[in-house]
Amino acid sequence: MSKVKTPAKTPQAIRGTQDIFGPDAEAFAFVVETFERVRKLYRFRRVEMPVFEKTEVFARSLGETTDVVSKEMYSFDDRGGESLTLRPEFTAGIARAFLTNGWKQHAPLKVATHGPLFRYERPQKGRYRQFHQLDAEVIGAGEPQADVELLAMADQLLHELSIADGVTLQLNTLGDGTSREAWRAALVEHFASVRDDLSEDSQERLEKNPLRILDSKDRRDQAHVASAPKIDDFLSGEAQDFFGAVTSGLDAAGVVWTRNDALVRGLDYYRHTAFEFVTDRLGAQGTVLGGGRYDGLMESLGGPATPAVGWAAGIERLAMLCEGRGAESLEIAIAAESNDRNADAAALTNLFRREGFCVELFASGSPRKRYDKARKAEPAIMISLDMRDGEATHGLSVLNEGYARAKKAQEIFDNRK
RNA sequence: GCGAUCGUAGCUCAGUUGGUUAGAGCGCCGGUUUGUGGUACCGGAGGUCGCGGGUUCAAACCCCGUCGAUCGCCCCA
Repeated sequence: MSKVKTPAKTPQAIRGTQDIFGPDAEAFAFVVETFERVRKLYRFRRVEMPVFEKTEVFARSLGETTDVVSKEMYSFDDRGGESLTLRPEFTAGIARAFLTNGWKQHAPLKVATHGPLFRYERPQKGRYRQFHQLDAEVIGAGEPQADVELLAMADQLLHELSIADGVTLQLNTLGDGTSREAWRAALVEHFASVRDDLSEDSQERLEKNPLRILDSKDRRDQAHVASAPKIDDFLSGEAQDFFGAVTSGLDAAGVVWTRNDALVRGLDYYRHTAFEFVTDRLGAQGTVLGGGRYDGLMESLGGPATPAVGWAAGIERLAMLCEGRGAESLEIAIAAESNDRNADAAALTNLFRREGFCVELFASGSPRKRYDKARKAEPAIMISLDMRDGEATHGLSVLNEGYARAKKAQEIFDNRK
């Protein structure tokens, strides 16, 4: 009919997802590649995990009342009516795999992975609904040396990313199960006695997650936080020894840290060591890597008591600190300044690539502008092929004096048939 | 989930107290210069002003809603 076709609207990307491209994508890849290299130095084995799990995997391990479980999970029923959830974190799924696959035979097991995670949150810079993390876990190791090795790896990663000087390691201990419960009870008592002075948020936290009051940013809470009972007064002898072994191990490894006795973890399964690498360069999303010991987690999934430590790091946040890193510079630009030389230029491009050079071919668009386009790509070496008065001409010029492989490139160019 | 700011070309942004056909720079495409040269000049394509309503003779501009981004809170890596 004469009815004008209704142009199909292009669907929008989902809120909180990102299409990463250009320098951001290069920085992202740089973070992942650096992690892969460092993780091998520490002999952490690579694992690949499903992106979704039965909902109970997360509900049981993270704690039903945590915000992550109660309002931030992407859960849905599959066609069989089973409740599944897009993973909001790595640890629970890895713990499940450890139990269901009998990985106990490999204990102590050091594993590393990375990939997308999903949380239904209000997006912000450095906070997305689909975001990406690096993850490292040591499962079946109850010794403080495991904590030290894991932290040393995190520290080395940040150094190799060249962002360590803007980031500080904050360290705390939550004690063993009984110390933690005693401390928690004392905190509840302390804050309940001044309940009406607390911020609304903290009054709510008093019910749901009293430890979290300690890192409240609200001024009204500060004084009461300062006078709150300290974990150190509730630590058992073993818990003290454990923390002491971790800190002296870090000192011996040359890992710089500061004690923050108000540092707690949001998830219920943590015990003993808790830590965060924090920067002030990312606004409210300052935690760049965080983790701790989760000795209670395996039991919550119905497995045997199994000690474990782990950390996760936000790739986007790390990548933002590595801005401009990771882009490979162009070694050779080849311009075909006449269409008659397109085939020669393509052959030459192939030749150099097979010799392991990073090459870009400029043989499209206006022949007169190809040279300029090639120059703008900022190659170390510029090669131009042209046709003058019926004669094939060619030229190679080294634009970057410091370029190490110039001689080899020249040889290949001179010896081409 | 709460509060605030913002949304104009591929990108960065102008656009007066509402007033003809919405602009610039960069980028892209083409042409001319130059002819071992990242030059200069000319031209071109590209916008339902995020989307939907409302007020008005008239809306990019004012009002409401909605979607999205950013910054805090919350949460967390």
